[in-house]
Amino acid sequence: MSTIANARSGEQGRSVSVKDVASAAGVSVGTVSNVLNRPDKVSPATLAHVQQVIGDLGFIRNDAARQLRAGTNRAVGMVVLDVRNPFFTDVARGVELRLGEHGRPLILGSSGQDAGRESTYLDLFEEQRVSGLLISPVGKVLPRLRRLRERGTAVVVVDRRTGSREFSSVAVDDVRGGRIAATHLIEAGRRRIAFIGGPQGLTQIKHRLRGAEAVVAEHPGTVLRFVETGTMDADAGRRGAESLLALPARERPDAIFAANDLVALGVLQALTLAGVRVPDDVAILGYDDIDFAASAAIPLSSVRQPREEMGSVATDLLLGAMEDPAAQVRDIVLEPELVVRRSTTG
Amino acid sequence: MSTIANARSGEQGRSVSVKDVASAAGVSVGTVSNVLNRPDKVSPATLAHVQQVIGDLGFIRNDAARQLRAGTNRAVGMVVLDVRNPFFTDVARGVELRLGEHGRPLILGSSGQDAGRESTYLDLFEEQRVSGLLISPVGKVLPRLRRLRERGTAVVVVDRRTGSREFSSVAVDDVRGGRIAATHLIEAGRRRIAFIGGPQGLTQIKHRLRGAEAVVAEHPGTVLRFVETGTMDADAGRRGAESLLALPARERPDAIFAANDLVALGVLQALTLAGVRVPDDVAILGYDDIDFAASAAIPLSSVRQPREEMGSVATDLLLGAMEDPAAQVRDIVLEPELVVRRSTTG
DNA sequence: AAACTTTCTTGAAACGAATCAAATCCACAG
DNA sequence: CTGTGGATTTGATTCGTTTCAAGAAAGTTT
Repeated sequence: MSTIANARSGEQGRSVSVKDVASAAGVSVGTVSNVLNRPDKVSPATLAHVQQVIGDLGFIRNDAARQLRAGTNRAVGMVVLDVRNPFFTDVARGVELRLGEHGRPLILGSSGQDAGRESTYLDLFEEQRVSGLLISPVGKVLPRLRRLRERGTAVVVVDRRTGSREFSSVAVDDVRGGRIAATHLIEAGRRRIAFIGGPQGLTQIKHRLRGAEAVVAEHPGTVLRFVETGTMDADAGRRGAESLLALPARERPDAIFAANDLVALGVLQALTLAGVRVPDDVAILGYDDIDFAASAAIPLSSVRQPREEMGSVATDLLLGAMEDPAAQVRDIVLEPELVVRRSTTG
Repeated sequence: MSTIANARSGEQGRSVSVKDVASAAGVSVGTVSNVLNRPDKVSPATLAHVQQVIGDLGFIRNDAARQLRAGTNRAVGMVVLDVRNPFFTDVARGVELRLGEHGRPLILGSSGQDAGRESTYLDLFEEQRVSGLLISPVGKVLPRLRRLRERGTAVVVVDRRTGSREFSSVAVDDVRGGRIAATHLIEAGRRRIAFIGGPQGLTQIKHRLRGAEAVVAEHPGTVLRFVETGTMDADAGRRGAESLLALPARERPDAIFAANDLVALGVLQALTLAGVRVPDDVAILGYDDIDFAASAAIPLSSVRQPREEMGSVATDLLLGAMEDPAAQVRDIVLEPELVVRRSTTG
């Protein structure tokens, strides 16, 4: 009877443990553990035999137990602002690839700009005792980040600066990006530039705008108008463009610098539907250079942020901090780069 | 001396455990556990007091230990084909929202169509003993799914059918989608339709094509041409469109049905750059109805797949199977829906 | 006030793998 | 044949929770 039960493979039996492997292989649990974690300490014969048994029994290490005893979760947590924006999935991809090289999984969460959801993810990561955390903060999370660090979790801030000098960070020079954008448009012969994006409260927006303003100030005869929007999606771009189309012809801009590519796509749509020619009548310049920018009906010029690189650099900082908690705090600033396509070159 | 050390908050001390909470609160560990897991079994006074202490000490439950003892990870794992395709992030979003209602976290992995990466994620999920798994399979994973199920992990297949009747699944009726697409184009007065997408090996492609072919067969005077591509991204669309542009004028299609919206965007770009008017000269119809379809320069008509709904329905099936492992296997087929925009209506 | 209930609280026993000091094995020199 | 040192292997102990039978306390009924 019991033989039959054991033979039935549909059974939902207790899963195989190191102990089972050990007795089946005729060795001690310590040896099985060594086979798993330091194969070089085990004689070749034993190693092969135990691995064989592990395969036969279909043993899979219980990570919860490993983690409890070892005191550390190999996983790294990441909270991004919005997984629906390709910018962030690209950064996350950079992170995941680099972590993969170190055999570490990534647990990705999206806050959707919501402080509550952000907090929920932080709870999760704390309970999971992740070994590292990458975050683009939304709410006031500094105290929590400090607590995480006290508990031994390395923390790196991505695509932002915390202001305090407590955590390493990786960001792109937005003032520079703003300068690059304005310079390009002016060199392409444009004089009346509109910047569409917002909210102005975001550091990124402020900086990009400041950079663009500085350049415009250096070029007499050029003007910059700021059209603030509440969000940074295609809809915002559409609305922003429509508000510009409503202006008297003489005041209309001949170039639009969008806060990001999503906004730029919205702008492109609104202009196209209104019969405005791009780039002939109005040039459009995006920001980020997500894949969709290159795939737009009129390929979008864009200020490229090195997205995957941000991810991999942030990961390197994190891995460094994980190895040596006393490692120096570093703020790495990457350079944006202009990618010229059809939308700005008549 | 030791007092000073304790007072130093920069210390990276061993973290607070239930035992610490218990002794600080003057109760037993059992009570602390009850406060955490069945607050209703604890007297209000004790409850309040213990919660206070938990807050003061900054206690955070160690999930690895919880999991080890309880034998179950609350998390659900999901492997999608490609996080960079908004279709999948939308499905994942539906999953995450529904899981959130049950206080369960989602661990999301992207296989990128690569059987190796898919397998790595399955390893991870097995080690983590996730309680449920949602997957759009790439490689030959049936044996592994069976094993996972034997171990007590519920499994639901998303956006595919396994063929075998072993696992519940959620998919959209692709033959129907193909019919809807062709019908719409023909009713809009188009006669020469091209279907761009591939590879043909994918069931989805086969079905959409079959549906479209059936409709064309029912309408004398209409023809369908299949342009196979290796991938399903914008680049494939671009190339497919270019190959059609190379045809002699009389053979050119007056409508293009793209296998998905990414492909459709690529088609739109190629046609726009070639000076072909959309929809006047050629209509374009996409599939999926991702947000970018609505945001294209010429808003794309598309066969909408209920993405978030797929996610939530799949999650419901999964939660059901988790509660009752013997629950009946169900294949749920959702209906696609036509969304008409500018790209198909002259 | 005794005899029951019902409500709370207790604390020892898991869960499964990693660790590490101690035991055993083995090859080889003396 | 003994002794030595390095290479392997052993197995009891530990990690932090949850669980649950049993005990204590408080309340109710007779």
